[in-house]
Amino acid sequence: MRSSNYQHVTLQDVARLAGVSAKTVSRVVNHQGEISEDTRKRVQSTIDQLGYRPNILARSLVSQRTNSLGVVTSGLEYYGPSHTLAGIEQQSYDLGYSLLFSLLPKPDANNIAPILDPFISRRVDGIIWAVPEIGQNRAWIQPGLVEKLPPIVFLSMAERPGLSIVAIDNKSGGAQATQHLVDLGRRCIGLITGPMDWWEASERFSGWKETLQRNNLDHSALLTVEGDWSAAGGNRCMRELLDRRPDIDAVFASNDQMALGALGVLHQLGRRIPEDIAIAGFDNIPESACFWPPLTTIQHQLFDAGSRSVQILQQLIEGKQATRNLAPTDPILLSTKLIIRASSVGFS
Amino acid sequence: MRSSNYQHVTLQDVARLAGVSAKTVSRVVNHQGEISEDTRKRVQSTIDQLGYRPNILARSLVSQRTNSLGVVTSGLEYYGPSHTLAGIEQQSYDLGYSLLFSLLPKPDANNIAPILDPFISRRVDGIIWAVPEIGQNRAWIQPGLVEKLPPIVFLSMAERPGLSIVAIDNKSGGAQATQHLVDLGRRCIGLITGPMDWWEASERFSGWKETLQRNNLDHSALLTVEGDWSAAGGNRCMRELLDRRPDIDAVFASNDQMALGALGVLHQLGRRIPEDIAIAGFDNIPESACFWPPLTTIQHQLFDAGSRSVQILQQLIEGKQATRNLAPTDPILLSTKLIIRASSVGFS
DNA sequence: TTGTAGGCGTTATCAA
DNA sequence: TTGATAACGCCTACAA
Repeated sequence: MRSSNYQHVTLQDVARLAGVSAKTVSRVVNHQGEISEDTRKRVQSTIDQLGYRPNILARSLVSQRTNSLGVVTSGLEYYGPSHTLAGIEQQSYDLGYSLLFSLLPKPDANNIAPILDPFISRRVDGIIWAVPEIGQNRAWIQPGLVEKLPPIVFLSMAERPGLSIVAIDNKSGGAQATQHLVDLGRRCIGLITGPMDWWEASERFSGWKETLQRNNLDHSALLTVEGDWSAAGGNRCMRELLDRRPDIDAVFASNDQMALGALGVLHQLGRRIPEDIAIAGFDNIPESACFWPPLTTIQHQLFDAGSRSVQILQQLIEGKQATRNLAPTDPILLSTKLIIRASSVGFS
Repeated sequence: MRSSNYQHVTLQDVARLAGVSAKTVSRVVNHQGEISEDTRKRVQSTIDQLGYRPNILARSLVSQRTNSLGVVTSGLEYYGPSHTLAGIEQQSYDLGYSLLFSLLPKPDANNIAPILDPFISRRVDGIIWAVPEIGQNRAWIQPGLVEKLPPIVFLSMAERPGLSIVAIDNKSGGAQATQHLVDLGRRCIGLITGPMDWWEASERFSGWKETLQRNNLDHSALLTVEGDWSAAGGNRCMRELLDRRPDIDAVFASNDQMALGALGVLHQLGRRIPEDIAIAGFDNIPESACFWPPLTTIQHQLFDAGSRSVQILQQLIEGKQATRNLAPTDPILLSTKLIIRASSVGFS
């Protein structure tokens, strides 16, 4: 039977063994003050010998700084959230922050007390709200409340005065995809949208609609079907569209998964892609390049959204430190990019 | 210009305002000791009024418990890690643990000091090592070292004495998929494997190989091509297999993404699936049901792996608390399940 | 160059 | 039923 004798070594332990005061050890650890090379070496070696690690809790108690950030997110199994998180983590690491997480099982949670309290109790220096905006799940943001919280940055939501926001320009992404289909000569362009109570879905919808309006093309409600982001949903929506408008000659799906589902239906029915129907997606998930046919889609900067949000949060934290005064930064909208593949232009 | 006057309220603040001692407030907060209903109410109301939140750092300093776990993981953008994490988070939440993260940019990191030190400095109660086993990235586990760490549980790695391990039974999953293809009468069954320095890939490979041996079928090296888990890699591997063995009549791909890539090649070459070639994958990602044709695959219990690991970690933590003595638990192997779809049996 | 006293916010112990 | 005191591990301010 193995046994663990995992014990924490304290500053005192080191001091005792090295025959100096605790403060001297502290100086060595933090590289501060003038210390004779002799004692410095002696202390350092007993630190190594004992495997001493400073207790950050105790340090934070004094410094009033934890160097930790709280991240609220949801649906990590999806492409968007996980890639955004990767950016958050990377930037946090570079800036020396540890991350504390709260993963919401349901992104529409509106009772935020149980979410934020653990962060506040753990005295995070700042908070990143990376939950997609859905329905009324921003209703908790009341005037006066945010000021009572640690510095906080919001991701993927509509512009709102007084808040620091980082988001993808979903609307212009939707417009890019749609305009591409228009440019190819398509005249009846359907939309498989995400759930319309998602801000991201409604923005992509707006991009589609406004582009068709601008081009004097049909954009009636008949051409829009609401999916649930899943491939299975895309499957269902594609059938529905074909049912409603047999003359449809292109479809913009609001994410690549739903586009995949649409492709499946078309194969099953023997339609040619893109000769009969052109397809475009959104996200540029790695698999989309290997769909059959490879999928035209919209790439966006999820990783950057994550890292930018940390940078901004740091500014807020530092600013607060300096002046006890903290003004939200201007909203940041990250641009998108059209990736053209065979599902819209065929093989050449 | 909005300004934040975010300040922390302390036990003392509450005590002063309520006209009691700090200890009394502490008693109210922790529901401990006998307190007159009268003062309890008075204290509680000033707590609410001031919005007091206990400082967990200070609490942990005396209790020697942080109720937090450190999670080391990698590749959250992939299906496996993100779903495992979901299970970890859920179970942690249920048991009252907060989560501290370390996301490795490269899963083959072998210098663990910079990874573990922040956890130890933050005094996590336990650690979950959820990085897949790759090459020598377990080399840091030296006898005697683990005993000097907080309680720790490892995910997805080979059995090793003295360690607490939770893993998916990848080998029997690979065997299930392969046997299914054999049962369908296939005689030349290729394998698109993941990178062979991944433990998970080599286990699935073993499942494939042993099944073919048992059935007296060809399992020569010619039938194995090494991919990189990606759809693009699956694409390349499928071409290679067709090149080497034109008579191939089935392929087991070690994950669904590579299976997707394989499907793309077959479509491009006009092969019929499954009449000419049957395909099976591994993971059962949601999209796989919407591949064309829908993909036969292996489902595994990633979420459960995550939640089990937290349960076990808790046992270790409690056990340690009780006896200062901590014995690793028996390894846990989670079973897999065959999901049969059209890519192997066609549409009936 | 080094050490001492005091305090960060909380809880345990012991007394009142 | 309540409160004073001492600790948890560290850092700042001030002395020596």
